[in-house]
Amino acid sequence: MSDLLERLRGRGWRMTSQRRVVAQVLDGDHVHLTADEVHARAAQLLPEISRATVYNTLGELVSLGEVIEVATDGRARRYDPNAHHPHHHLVCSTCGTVRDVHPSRDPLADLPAEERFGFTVAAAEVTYRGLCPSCTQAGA
Amino acid sequence: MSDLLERLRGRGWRMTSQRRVVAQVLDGDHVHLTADEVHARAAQLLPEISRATVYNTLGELVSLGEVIEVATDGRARRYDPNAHHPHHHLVCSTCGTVRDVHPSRDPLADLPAEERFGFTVAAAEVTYRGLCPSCTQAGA
DNA sequence: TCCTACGATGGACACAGTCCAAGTCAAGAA
DNA sequence: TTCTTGACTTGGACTGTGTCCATCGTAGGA
Repeated sequence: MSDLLERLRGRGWRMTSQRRVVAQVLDGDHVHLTADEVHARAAQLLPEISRATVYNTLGELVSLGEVIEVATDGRARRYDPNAHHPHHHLVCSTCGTVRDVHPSRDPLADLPAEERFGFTVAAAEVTYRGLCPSCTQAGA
Repeated sequence: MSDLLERLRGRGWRMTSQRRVVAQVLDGDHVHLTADEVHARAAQLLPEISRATVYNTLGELVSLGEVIEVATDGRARRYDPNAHHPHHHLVCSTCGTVRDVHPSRDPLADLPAEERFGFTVAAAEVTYRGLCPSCTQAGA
């Protein structure tokens, strides 16, 4: 994730302790935190950090293409730092756990021209829904 | 849409003027209204209808499987009455317009077992993103 | 027609996110 | 090293979306 900090510095980002902490919290695979979760974890490292700063920083990371915003449920958006490896999401309908997954085919290729209604189609996001192992067991 | 009312009556729904109006508002293809939009349109037909009733009714229609809830942007959820014909969504990144689309392939088949992490996968939703014809033109 | 349980109401509340004026500080200049 | 300045942070107010609840109203069966 320090490469992220390097890239950001290279893009002229002013490096502040707040931004460092947010980047640090977003480190790792299968990380899909809400803004408030990011704020809570960041506050453990830097207690005075404000909610507004977390929102600002996440928004900037998204518009720089370093983090992906995921809307899995119409509640809080989640932030996925794994932006440089194309992938989709598998969501547990019960507990909301999210995993990154890699289908064998790009769904973009499967939308025929006559189903595009004149749109310039740029991307396809797939959300797979089901039950995670623990919720499957709990429900059985 | 009167088949909808019939089906609901058959399921023991008490038929009220409020529920009739909500069902009426949701009639048609390519309808993807937010709860507040449904409330606004319903209020034109039945001015006293309350927001709570619209939310309740939409929630019931969703849990009966008559309407699909769509989270395209992490803002307001949208309600899609076209629940009996499997389809996906094409969303304009600029104006938020939503169209129903039918890809030539089911993405569920393209998620290999080793990418399922023990989940019981039940469904796949695809959101295609791009620019609608008018926004493409406006941006050109 | 009467009853009553189910549904509607509206206001309070909770949560997610945005905005803004004022204060702070990173990093380049001297 | 200190100075300077504009970018960044802060906290609180505000908006939009959705939920909850006590109370009132009414659909539809007896």
